[in-house]
Amino acid sequence: MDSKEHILQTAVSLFSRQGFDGVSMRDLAKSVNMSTSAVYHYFPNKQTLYLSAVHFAFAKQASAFEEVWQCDQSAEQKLNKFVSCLARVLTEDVDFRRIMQRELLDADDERMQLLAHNVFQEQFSQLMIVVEQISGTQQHAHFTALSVIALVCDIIQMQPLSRHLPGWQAEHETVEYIAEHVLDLLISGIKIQGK
Amino acid sequence: MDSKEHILQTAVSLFSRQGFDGVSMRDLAKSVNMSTSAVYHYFPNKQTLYLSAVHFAFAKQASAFEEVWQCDQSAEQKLNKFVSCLARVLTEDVDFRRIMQRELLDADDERMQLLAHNVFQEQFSQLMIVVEQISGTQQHAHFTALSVIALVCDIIQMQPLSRHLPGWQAEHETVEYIAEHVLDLLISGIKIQGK
DNA sequence: GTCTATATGGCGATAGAC
DNA sequence: GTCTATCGCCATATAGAC
Repeated sequence: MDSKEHILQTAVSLFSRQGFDGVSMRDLAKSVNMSTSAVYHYFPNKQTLYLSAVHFAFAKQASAFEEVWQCDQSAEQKLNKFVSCLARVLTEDVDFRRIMQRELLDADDERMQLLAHNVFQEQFSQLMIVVEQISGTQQHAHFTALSVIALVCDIIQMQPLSRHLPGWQAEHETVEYIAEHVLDLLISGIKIQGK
Repeated sequence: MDSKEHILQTAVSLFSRQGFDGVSMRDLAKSVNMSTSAVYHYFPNKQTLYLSAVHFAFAKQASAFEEVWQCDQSAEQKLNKFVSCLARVLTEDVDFRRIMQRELLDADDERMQLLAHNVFQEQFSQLMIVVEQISGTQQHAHFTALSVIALVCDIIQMQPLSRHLPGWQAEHETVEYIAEHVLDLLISGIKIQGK
C-alpha cells in the first residue's frame, strides 16, 4: 500500500471533519500508525499536506460527472442527470462535501481561482449550455446554473438543522427525493426565463 | 462601554473568520486590549465564550425579520420580503453568515436542536404557511420552504468561487439581483406543486 | 523510510498582587 | 476588574541513528 496515498486519504477525512487547526500532525500520524517524523518525510510541512489533501479529495470526484453530458439526451434529461449526480456525490462522499464547505469558508482567492479553473469550469460550462437550451436564452445562464448547484448543495448542507424543523420527514434526505423536487421547483422557472 | 459585550462582539468577528481552533484566548485578549486573565474574569473557559459568542451573533439578527410577515400583504409579497431580507442579512452581516456556516459544519446535534427551536422555528413556520398559500397545498411545504432558504444562502456562500466562473457579472452579487432572480426561479415551481 | 529524542514556542487556564 | 507571572501540556518541525 502506497504510504503517501494512505496519508492523504486519512488527511482528507480528518481535515474535513475538524479543519486545518483542529487536526495536529500527531493526530494524523497516529491515525496512519506512523511517527510524526515519518509523515514529514512525505510532506515538508502541515500547510503543504493540507493543500495536497484538498487536491486529492477533488481529484477523486473529477470523473463522477463524465456520464452526465452524453449527447444522445435532451437538455432536460442532462439536467436531471446532473442534479441526481451532484446530490449523490455530496450525500455519499461526506468528506468531499465538508472539504468543499471549508474551502468556501476560508475563501482564499488564489485557491478559489485554481478550484474554479481546474475543477469546476468544465462542468459549469456544460450546465450553462443545458440551462440555455431549456430556457431558450443566454440571459442569466450563469446565475441560473449557479442556482441549480446552490440549491442541491445547501439542502444537503442544512440537513443537520432541518431535521429539527417542523414538517421534516426522513424521506427528505434521500438522493431521489432531493433530485426530483429540486427539478420540479426549478424547471418551470428556467423555462419562463426565455419568455 | 460594557466589557463583556465588547469581548463578545470581538469574539464573533474572530471566531467567524478563523474558527474555534484558529483563535487563541491570547489573540482575542489582544484584540480587546486586555490580558487573557481579564477575559477569563467574564467567561470561565474558551468553550463557554465560543457558545456565548454564537448566541450573541444570532440574537443580533432575531429582530431582522419582524416586518416580513405583516398581515396586510399577499403571500407572494411576504415571500418577496423574506427573500430580500435574508439576502440582505447574509450579505451585510458577514460574521453572522460565517458563524452559521461553521455551526452547520460542526453539526453538533444538541446545538442544532437549540438553534432550530429557539432561533429558526418561528421564521420557518411562517415561511411554510406562505409557501402553502402560494402552492395551494400542504404537500412538500417543508422541503419547499427549505429550498427558498438554501438557494439564497448558498448563492451568497459560493460568491468567492462563482466570481471565477464563466459568465459572472458584478451585478450578480447585489442583494436586489439575487432576490429578484431567486423569486423568478421559484415562484412558478411553487405554484405548480398544487396542480 | 521509519524511528526516538528533542528544540522551540504557543496553548488554555490559574495564582495572587493591586 | 485588571494585571504579571507561571504551570503543565501540546503544537510544528528537526537531528541523527538504524
